[in-house]
Order: sequence, then structure tokens, then C-alpha cells
Amino acid sequence: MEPTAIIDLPPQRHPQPAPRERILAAARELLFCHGIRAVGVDAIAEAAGTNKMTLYRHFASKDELVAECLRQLSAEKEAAWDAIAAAHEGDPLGELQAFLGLVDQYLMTLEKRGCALANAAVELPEKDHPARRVIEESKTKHRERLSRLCRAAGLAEPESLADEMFLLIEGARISLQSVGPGGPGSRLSPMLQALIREHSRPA
Amino acid sequence: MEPTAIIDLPPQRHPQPAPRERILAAARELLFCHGIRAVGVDAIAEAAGTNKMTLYRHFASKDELVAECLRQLSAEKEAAWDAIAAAHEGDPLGELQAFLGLVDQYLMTLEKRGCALANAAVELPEKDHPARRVIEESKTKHRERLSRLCRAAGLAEPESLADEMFLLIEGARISLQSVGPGGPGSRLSPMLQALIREHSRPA
DNA sequence: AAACCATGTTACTGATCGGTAACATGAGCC
DNA sequence: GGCTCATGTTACCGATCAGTAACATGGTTT
Repeated sequence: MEPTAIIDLPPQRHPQPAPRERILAAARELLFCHGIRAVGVDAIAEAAGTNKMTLYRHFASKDELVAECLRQLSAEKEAAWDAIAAAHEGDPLGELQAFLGLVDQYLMTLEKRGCALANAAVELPEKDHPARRVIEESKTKHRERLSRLCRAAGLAEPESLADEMFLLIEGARISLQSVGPGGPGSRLSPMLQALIREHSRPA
Repeated sequence: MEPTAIIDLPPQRHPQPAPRERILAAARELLFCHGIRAVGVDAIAEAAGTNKMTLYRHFASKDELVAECLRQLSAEKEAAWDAIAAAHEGDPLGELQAFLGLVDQYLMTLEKRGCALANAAVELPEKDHPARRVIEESKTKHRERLSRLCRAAGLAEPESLADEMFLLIEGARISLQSVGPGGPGSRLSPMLQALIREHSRPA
């Protein structure tokens, strides 16, 4: 079959991402979808089109791989928020609305698996697990950012309001997994809007 | 050592509960505390002071044991709610308040592990797992009961209010595991009270 | 050409998993 | 006494787990 066709295929450097990135992508998909403890490293490596040895050359352990997945996820979330902030500079209320819109849209995309960070906290209760730091930091950052934004938007009782929104969002994500998308989570958006309306009353 | 002392010890029937109950108690404790997939049946049997064989004589599989634990838990919750309802007959608002008080007090007792039902939903995403029916039914019942109660108490927009309370409670329980007891969950009670106040406004 | 280095491949370790078979024990009941 | 029945005990099964050793391969660099 055309022996000469082998030569000189154009310098298409990396037709597919490097193994490390493929492993991370596969791990994020599988771990999130089926649960962390339910997925073995072999399955991750295979889904990434590689093998266990290569996986362990890039990650010290499964726990570290899990932590790195969550780190990546947290960073992406942070970046998305930064982009929203940049697009609404000087308009904190608009930024808040844009963020809430993203959350709501994200809620539908999750396919009934809620928040990967929160899920990981459920599956990894050992307080010395490398993923715990990532989870706590990400959620704390999320809360603080929400709080700062409410304050900047001039809303009344910003901390309390931010916490209330935080709980509603977390509740919507977790309840997605028990009562499904038709549950109380489907009313998240109007709830958040009503909250903002109430806290926009005269200073 | 007093060979005659053996005879006729009083009819102290069961100095300890039957194996089945001990297994269920140990399973509930271990599964909830460390996570379902993190605990083996051997550990459960040992913690119950028995062995794996006896466990499998009472439960068809680990999955069925898990389901039975959650069933028991759901039934106890239901019973507690029934007791509250009986103690506040004819006073739906008082019943609601008593229930919210129980939820709040329960939140502190959970030792940062949130709700066992919701946690199980995270760990067992397979939709044919015997535990899923229990989880969905329990949460749905919870939501409906809350909704009926809000309506009976004459609060405005009862369904929407009930869903909002539901999300706040679920959010508080799940966020306990990521940001800890000092997180937004610590403000759950005043939030719920404020909600009731707002929905108590004139019909 | 030679050396290097990331990757692929195979095979393996020891532990643990859920689940079962076979048999011993022991208390209650007739 | 014998009988039954729940429980305890031990040993095992095959599968899977996380993690590693040893070696082959193939592209890059110098």
C-alpha cells in the first residue's frame, strides 16, 4: 500500500495534545461522571489513549492526579470569572448578573452531576488528602468574590446576600443529583433575581 | 472459679441487639463518616462485632445494605417530622418553625459530613442502583412536605418559598464539607427566618 | 552516528475488593 | 435426648485496585 506515501508528511507537529493533557482531560471526564473512587487509573489511562506507566510518569499518585484535575478546574473557573469581570469593568451589578447567568447556564450543562469540587469533598473526607486544600480554597475564593461583588454593586447587607446566593447555588447543584433537573434547582434563577431586587432597595 | 455460679442467670434476653441491627448501625456510621465506596464489608462486619458471612445472610449485597441504611435513615427522618407535626397540630407555622429548628440543630451534629442521602447521590450516580430510588423518594417527600406546610401556614407563594428553603438547607449541608462550619452555612437560620418574615406579609 | 529522552508494552507485586462454600458451635424447642 | 436454626470461623474465589520494574521503540538533538 503505497510505500512511498510515508515520506515527508507536513510538519503537523502534534496531531493530538501531549499525553499529560490527554490524561488530565480523560481523568476530569471520568472522575466527574462516575465518581472518583469508582474509576481506576487503568480506565483513565486507556481513555486517554495511553497507559498506566505514562500516567505515573506525570503524576505521583492517583490522589495527586485528582488534585491536579480539581486545580485545573478551579483555575478555569477563575479565568472565566476574570473574563466576565473584564467585560463589565466599572459595572459591578452587570458583572454580578453576567456571573449568575453563567452559573445558571452551567447548571444545565452539568448533566445531573452538580459541582465537581463539591462532589470531591463528599468523596474525599480525609482531611490530609491533597485535593482538600484545592476544594476549600476554591470555594472560599468563590464566596469572597461573590461577597466583594455584592458590596461593590452597592447592594444591602452584601455579606449576608452573598452567602445566601452561595447556598442557593450550591443547593441547586447538589439537589440536581437527588431530585433531578425538574427539582427546586430549576427555580434558581428567579430566586437569585428576587434576592437582588430585594437588596437593591434604597440604601 | 465458682462453677455453680453459671446456673440460672436472669432471663436477660438480648444483652446486645441482634446482628442485623448491629450491622445496620455500624454500616450507617462507617458509610456516612468515610464514604460509601471507601468502606469495605469486612470493616462493617467487624465494627458490628460479627463477620462477613452473617452480614451476607441478612443482606443480599453491599448495595442492598447501603439502600437499607438509607431507607432506615429516611424513615427515621419521616418519623421525627411526624412527631413534630403531632406536637403542633393545628399550628402549621409553629410546626414549620419547629422543623427548621430541628434542621438547624441537626446541622451542627453532622460533624461536617452533611446529608447522608445527598452524599450517597454523589457517590452512586448509576441510575439503577437500589439506593437511588430511596434517595429520590426521600428528597422529593421532603420537598413536598415543606411545600404543603408553607401553604398550610398561609405564607405567600408557598411552592417557591419551599423550594428556596430546600435549596438553602441543601446548600448549607453540602457547603459544610467544603468550607466548613464557619462558612455560609452558619447563617442558615437567620436566612430562613427572614424568608418566612418576607412571605408573611399581608395576603 | 550517537546519545538522549519521552513514550509504549508487558508483566508483575501485594493488597483489597465483594461474595461464597463448608463446617463448627451453641442456644432454644419439641 | 434429638432437632432446628442462627451465628461464628476459616478458607477460599476471581476480579480489581494502586503502583513498579524492565525493556523496547522511535523521534530529537548534537
